[in-house]
Amino acid sequence: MASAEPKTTPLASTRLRADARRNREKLVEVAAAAFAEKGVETSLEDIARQAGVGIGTLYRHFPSREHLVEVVYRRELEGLASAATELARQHSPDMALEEWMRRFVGYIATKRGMANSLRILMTSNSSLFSEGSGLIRGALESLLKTAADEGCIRRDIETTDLLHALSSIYSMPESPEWRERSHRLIGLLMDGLRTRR
Amino acid sequence: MASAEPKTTPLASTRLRADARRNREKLVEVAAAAFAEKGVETSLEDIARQAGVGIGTLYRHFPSREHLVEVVYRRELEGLASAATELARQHSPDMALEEWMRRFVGYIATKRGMANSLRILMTSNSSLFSEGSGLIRGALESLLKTAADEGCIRRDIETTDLLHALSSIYSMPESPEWRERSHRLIGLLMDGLRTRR
DNA sequence: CGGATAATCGGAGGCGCCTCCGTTTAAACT
DNA sequence: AGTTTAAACGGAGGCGCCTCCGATTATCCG
Repeated sequence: MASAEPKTTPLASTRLRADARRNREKLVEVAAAAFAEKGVETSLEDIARQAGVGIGTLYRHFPSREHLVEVVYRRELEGLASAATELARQHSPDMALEEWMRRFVGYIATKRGMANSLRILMTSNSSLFSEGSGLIRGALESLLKTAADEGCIRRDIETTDLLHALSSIYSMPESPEWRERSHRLIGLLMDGLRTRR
Repeated sequence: MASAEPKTTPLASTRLRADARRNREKLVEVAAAAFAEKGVETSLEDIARQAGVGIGTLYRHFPSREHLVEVVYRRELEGLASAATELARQHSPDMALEEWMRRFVGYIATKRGMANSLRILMTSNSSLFSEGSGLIRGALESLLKTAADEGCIRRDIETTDLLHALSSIYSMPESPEWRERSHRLIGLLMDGLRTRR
């Protein structure tokens, strides 16, 4: 059973041929843009065309629309998570936290009103941000910790609770003032978080 | 605003041309069979063909797949409801109740594993059987009342509770013994319901 | 019973989905 | 560099979705 692995395997996922990897990446990139602009129901053939590959190639890499959606979604989520460390480097801890929450909300906003594919994904795969060691949870936790260590914010805040408060935005009714509201919510949360002085 | 209704309107829905009505009915009939056999994702063009009408006709009557599914679903539900009075006429009250529950379970069984269309329908439109004066609730209630009046079963049972107990079958894991299990559940419920003597 | 007319039909057409398989090409080996 | 081979490509093809509009026909009215 222990078949000899090909030698020098830096990463299992690197076992793609160079052209295959290029195509895959291009597809994800194009798909991200297309989904953002036209929603997840947009034509996959269009995406393939824009990426300069055949439709067959798209389907080989992503056997179903949902697969592609998930990859795009996950990629954006990873971007959001890594933005945390970036922001922490450039801003004061509380500002970093606030800005990051803003982005989080912005991210969720683009996912609102998306059709089945995503709704299913977000509930079935919610581990990605609400559970255990999820990426998003981790990012938020580290921002909170830093800010607390510096004395900018209270120490008695559960990451999970804050995350829930933010997630509630997802179920806010669609409306023109949506953005405004969500920013107010963040302001409110920040006020509550900051240490009195 | 008060436009003159055309005279002699027995029922608003009878305002269809004769051929239109025939086609509509045939479509529903064929669709019911097709959905039962191949699931709700079956080809609508096939359904139209089997009903002997053009695809255009199908779409005129049912603007989307979901519409058609809903009509079929509702029709079956109505059949189930009316079966209650029928059974009550032919059997002793407790037997009628038991047999009806069996059918209810059988009905739900065919809806298991059906795709989105229906899942959405059942949650969004759950009024059809779990709420207020729903058809199904009504049917069950009348069966219960008759049986209780005749002294076959206890009197202190809430229709809603029994309905919930039955509905729980919907979330039972898929398995070969499914039918067996559900029948055992019904037996159990009936035993609990019957008056001791 | 025609004739008028508005409701209804039906299928062609354009598009997207997804599969299948002959062709191309990166990469491993000599 | 040349050969081999398995990975990857890509688009034709078959099917289903849904729309649109000219042809059909039930129904109304004189």
